[in-house]
Order: sequence, then structure tokens, then C-alpha cells
Amino acid sequence: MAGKRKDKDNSSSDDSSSEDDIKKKKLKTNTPLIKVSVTSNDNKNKQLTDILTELSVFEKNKGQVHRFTAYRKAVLSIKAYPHEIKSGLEAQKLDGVGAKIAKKIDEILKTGDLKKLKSQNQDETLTAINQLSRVTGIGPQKAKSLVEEGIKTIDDLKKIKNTLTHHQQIGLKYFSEFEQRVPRKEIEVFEKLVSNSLFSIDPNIISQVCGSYRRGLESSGDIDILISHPNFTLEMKDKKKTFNIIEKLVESLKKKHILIDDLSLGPLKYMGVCKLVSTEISEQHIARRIDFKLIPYESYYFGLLHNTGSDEFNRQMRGIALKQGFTLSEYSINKLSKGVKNETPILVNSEKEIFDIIGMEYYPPNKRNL
DNA sequence: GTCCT
DNA sequence: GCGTATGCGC
DNA sequence: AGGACCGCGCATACGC
Repeated sequence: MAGKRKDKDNSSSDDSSSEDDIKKKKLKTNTPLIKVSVTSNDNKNKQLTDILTELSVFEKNKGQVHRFTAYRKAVLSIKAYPHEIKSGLEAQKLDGVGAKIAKKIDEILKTGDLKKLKSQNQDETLTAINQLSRVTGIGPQKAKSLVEEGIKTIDDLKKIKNTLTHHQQIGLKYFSEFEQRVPRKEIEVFEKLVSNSLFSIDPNIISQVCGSYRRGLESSGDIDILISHPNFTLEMKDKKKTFNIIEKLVESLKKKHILIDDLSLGPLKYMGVCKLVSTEISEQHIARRIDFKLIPYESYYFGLLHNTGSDEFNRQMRGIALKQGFTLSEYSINKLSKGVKNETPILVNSEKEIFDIIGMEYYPPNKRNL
């Protein structure tokens, strides 16, 4: 019930002791890639992380994205911390936990609750905004203006459906379905259907389901598929209109009744809605969110790496790249000479080569669940 | 809100 | 009508 | 004290 998407799992990290020098040696989320594979030790501080997560949602819907990510970072750190937190001071040693959150933690530990959260929960405007923002296509701005017009619930939205954008209408139509996670088994079926369509369009097309599915998790928030072709290169990108793989794919899948609605459709990115056709009366499927991205061939493995995540893994890997004198992005890796990035692109033919370049041990996707 | 400079 | 800004999602 | 915190594709709103 947190945000609209994203899946997260836990990991663990080191710990140090001394209570005083909080300032200097935080538990750097830089080091943990050394021992990363622990995938789910149970969170001993669920009460804390639940409350902080609620606060993060309020911040996001107030339009404070950076505060949102700050809270989220703190939550990740705490989830990775293998002990029961007994004081704010103890928590403040974790990366992303500063004085303000430490203070909140003390209050939670002492009273079992947080006044700030309580008052926000009693604020009708804020809770209404949170509610409306659960519809995809409705963000903080739209939610705010709706509430100002007196639209406060999902039911209210249905009454004024015609004034919503197409994206928002689809979000409303599948409101509850989009909050359900997609079982791995189901994604496997979509994967086959999509590959078949792609192969019949052009056998040289390559594709891969990314996200938490690729990391091996048993369920995902949505389905995220990367597509490329040896002839679709960076210099071709300008002529992208003529390279209409996505258009053809969407057309093909609609013919098979796999795609049932669109959110957006361009030459490089598609966002839409898919559903398995139920052949047996026994099994009824529900609508799922699916995205396709067409990536230039030279960028394919960078795109794969980036879109496989997790977000936290990416953050840490980019950090390591930086230490080795490279900037790593979704599209490329570049050597930086005296702080400036050298524009000559480095070509790779696998994800592993990217790890090699920055002198990092290879992490297969299922070890990237940070 | 937290970290870095 | 057309170029640009903004909201949104990821 | 003050800025960075990813930035880009698509749909729509806005301004001329």
C-alpha cells in the first residue's frame, strides 16, 4: 500500500560500535557490496520502518520528492540493520538517518506512535491527496487541484471521469488490479508471447524482461521489457520514427488480445495494460501494467543493468564506478579524465564486461536485491 | 530530510 | 498552428 | 550556509 510501484527486499550490512562519533563514521552504504547476498533477514524494526514509510508517502504527495527519497533511504538502511534499534542515537549511525529522524525514532520507541504522523492522518486534505495519488497518472499536483475542487475519493473520481486524461482514466478503470502484484509464473507466459511476436517481426530483435523478475523474485509490481536490434544504433536514434518495432509489437499483441489498453505509445517507449486470455473457465486473469523500451544497440547492456536494479544496487554500483574514475549511466560508461567525461563510448557485449571495467566482481541478477 | 562541500 | 513548459512515471 | 539528491519519453497544457 506504499507507493504505486516498486519492490524492495532487504539485505544486511556491517556494524560498528562507538556511540559518539556519529558524525564521522556512519555505516556507509558504500561498503556493503562486499557482503550483499543476504536477501531477506527479517526486519527487526518493522514498527519504525512502517511509520517512516508512511511519512515518506505524505512527503511525496506534498510534492517533496527529495524528502520522500530521504525517508526511503533511511528506511532501507534500517531494514538492512540486523539489530533491534533501541534509541535514536543508535539509529543515527546508519546512513540516511540524521538528527530529525533519530528524534522521531525516540518518540516512537517511547510512546509507540508519532504525533506528526497522527496529525497528518487526521488532515482530510492530505489523506485525500494520498488516496487520489494511488491512481496512475494522478500525481501530487493533480491530486491537490482535485481536492481543492472537492473531489476526495476514488468514487468521486468516477463521477468526473470525462475530465481526466486518458492515462488517468485507465488508471481509474484498473485501480485495484494495478495494486496487485504479478506472480512470476504469469510473467513467464507474457515473456513467451512477447518473444514470439518480436521474432515474427524480425528474428534479430533481442529482448529481456527486467526488474525484479530478472532478479528472481517471485512477484513483481509490473512487467518491464527491454528491446533492441543490431541495426538500431545511436546514430539511428534520430530516424527512430522509421524504426517502428514498438508500434509493430503493440499491434501484434493487440491482435492476440494480450494488450487491452494503452497509457502512452511512442517510438522508444510504450506503457500499457496487458491481460492473459483465459482459455479455461477455471482461471480468470486480471489486468497488468506492462512497459516496453527500445534501446539503441550500443546501450543495450547498460539499459539491461540499469533496468534490472535494484535501485539501491544501481546507486552503489554507480558509486563504485565513480571511485574508479568512470561515470556509469543507463546508456553508457565513460572514463573521466580530470573530472570531465571523455565522450568516446566504451562498447560492451555483456553486463559482465561492465563490472570488469570498474574492477568489480560480477553480480548475477539474483544477487542484486539490495 | 540528509549528506557533502 | 507550433514551440515550449509542466506533470507524470519510471 | 547552501546545493544536490537521474534525467528522460510521452501526453497534455500553455503561451504566442
